[in-house]
Amino acid sequence: MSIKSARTRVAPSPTGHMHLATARVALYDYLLAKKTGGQFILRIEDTDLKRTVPSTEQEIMDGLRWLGLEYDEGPDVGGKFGPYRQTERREIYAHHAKILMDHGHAYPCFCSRDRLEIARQEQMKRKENPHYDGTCRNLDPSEAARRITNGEAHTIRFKMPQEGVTVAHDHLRGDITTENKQLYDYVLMKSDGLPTYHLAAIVDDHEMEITHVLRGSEWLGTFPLHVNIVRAFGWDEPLWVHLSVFLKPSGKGKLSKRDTTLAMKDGYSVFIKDMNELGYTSEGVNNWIALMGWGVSKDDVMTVEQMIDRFTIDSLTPSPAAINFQKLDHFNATHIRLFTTEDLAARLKPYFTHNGLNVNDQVLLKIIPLLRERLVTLDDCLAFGAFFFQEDVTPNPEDLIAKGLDAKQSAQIAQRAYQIIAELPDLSHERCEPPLRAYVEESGLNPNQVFGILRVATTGQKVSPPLFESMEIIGKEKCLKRIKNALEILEKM
RNA sequence: GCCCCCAUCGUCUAGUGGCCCAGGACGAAGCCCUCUCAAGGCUUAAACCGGGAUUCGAAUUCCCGUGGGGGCACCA
Repeated sequence: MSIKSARTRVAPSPTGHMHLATARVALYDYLLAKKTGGQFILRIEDTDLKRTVPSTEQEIMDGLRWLGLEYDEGPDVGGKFGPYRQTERREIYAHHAKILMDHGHAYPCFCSRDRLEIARQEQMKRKENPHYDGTCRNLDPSEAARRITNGEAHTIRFKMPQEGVTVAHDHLRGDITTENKQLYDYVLMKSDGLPTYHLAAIVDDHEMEITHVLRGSEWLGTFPLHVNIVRAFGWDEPLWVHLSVFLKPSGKGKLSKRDTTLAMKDGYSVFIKDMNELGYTSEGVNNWIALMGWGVSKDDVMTVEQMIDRFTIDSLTPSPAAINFQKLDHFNATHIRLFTTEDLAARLKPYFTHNGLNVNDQVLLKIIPLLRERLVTLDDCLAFGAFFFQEDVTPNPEDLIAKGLDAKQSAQIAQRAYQIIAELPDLSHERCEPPLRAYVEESGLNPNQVFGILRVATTGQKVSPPLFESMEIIGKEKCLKRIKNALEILEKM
């Protein structure tokens, strides 16, 4: 099947932290663009001056790059369809609003916010849908022009058809038919001279030659409006794809601020900026969000490159999806196991150094095979391997006592193990395991007791990577020192 | 209240009229492996929302319910 190249865009408004839903739209946009040899564009929809949080634009760009979704055009990379920030495109919107007015598809409205509010309340009292009542729709054009030249504050509204139906086509849902009387004359240009989403997005998508509009299903309500605006201009429509929303993990309701703080308490987040710090990889996150709203029948562990190969908008699903953090853990852990030793070492190093550990690169490379299949998140490396980079460990005295034994007996075991290890020419795991196992045999103890004491003594923790391999990397001298230290602790008990 | 959308295991999903007593993945349970923790292997439980209609035949088409979600701003 041959597909003509797609131009897609992700168009977030910089009003808050970049979250999962934005990332998913961006991913699908990116996949579609790359698959078809087209372009993926970042456009900043910053027309709401009151809600704009300046720092979030950078956060969005950083987030997309962290995910590996490099955009071909955007505010900081340019492109021939720029500018890519809507506040820098005012004349374009003003020009298009005028075209609409000249053709009778839009009109200036002088209604005050107060008047509108009162009208709305009366409508609600009468149990009617709160709609603009159309006061200015049929104003005499010359009077309207006079009031504008007088500098009277006004908005520009779209003249919606008042009868009949609008049929809008969504690629996943088919034709969506809406009675026009359900809609009303929406504001296109605000009194501050900036456009609303309805005008800005439609104009930009056309001007930027966007072929596929992927967006959240929260836009389904105004979808017929958008289609009417496109048709008023006489333009071709893009292919519309309304994605499902993300639901809370419980499946009850859409993800809210409250769920966000709840997630953080459990070590999870819905914000892209937090993912790295929490130890999640872009591979894990991409894989996770990709499959909420996109179904593959098998082999669901994929890199973005592999997704490009398999992605089609036809296989997107329209139903809402509850997010499931356990699945994020699974994908993250699976991708970690797929990384090469060198790659994983490079990714793990910052987590060690940011915790004040002095990382020896040779040692780091050696511990990777030991850590790899134990990590769910990258920062788990601290829990499993910090002791490799510490001079001393401080075991919990209680933990040094083996199950079923007392402190004295445990000390004897540690003492004997010390001797065995001290007599070895080196501490390779091949060399140290047999004599220690032989000792377990002849002593009548079970392996857990002996190796448990050694584990706690040499690593300082009850759970660690495999003991003999770990001891080899720690080194004979340091191991002996640590066992001696454990011995002293035991003797004092 | 009104409008729109959605509906397969707990969750994400495959399934486009017979290949389905419904497949995969996460999670759960059990067993194996085992120096801890993992990883890995094997196994088990677990779903077509309800009712009509079309058809020789429906998870798949249509209608009606029900449930869930979204929207109803000079916000996006």
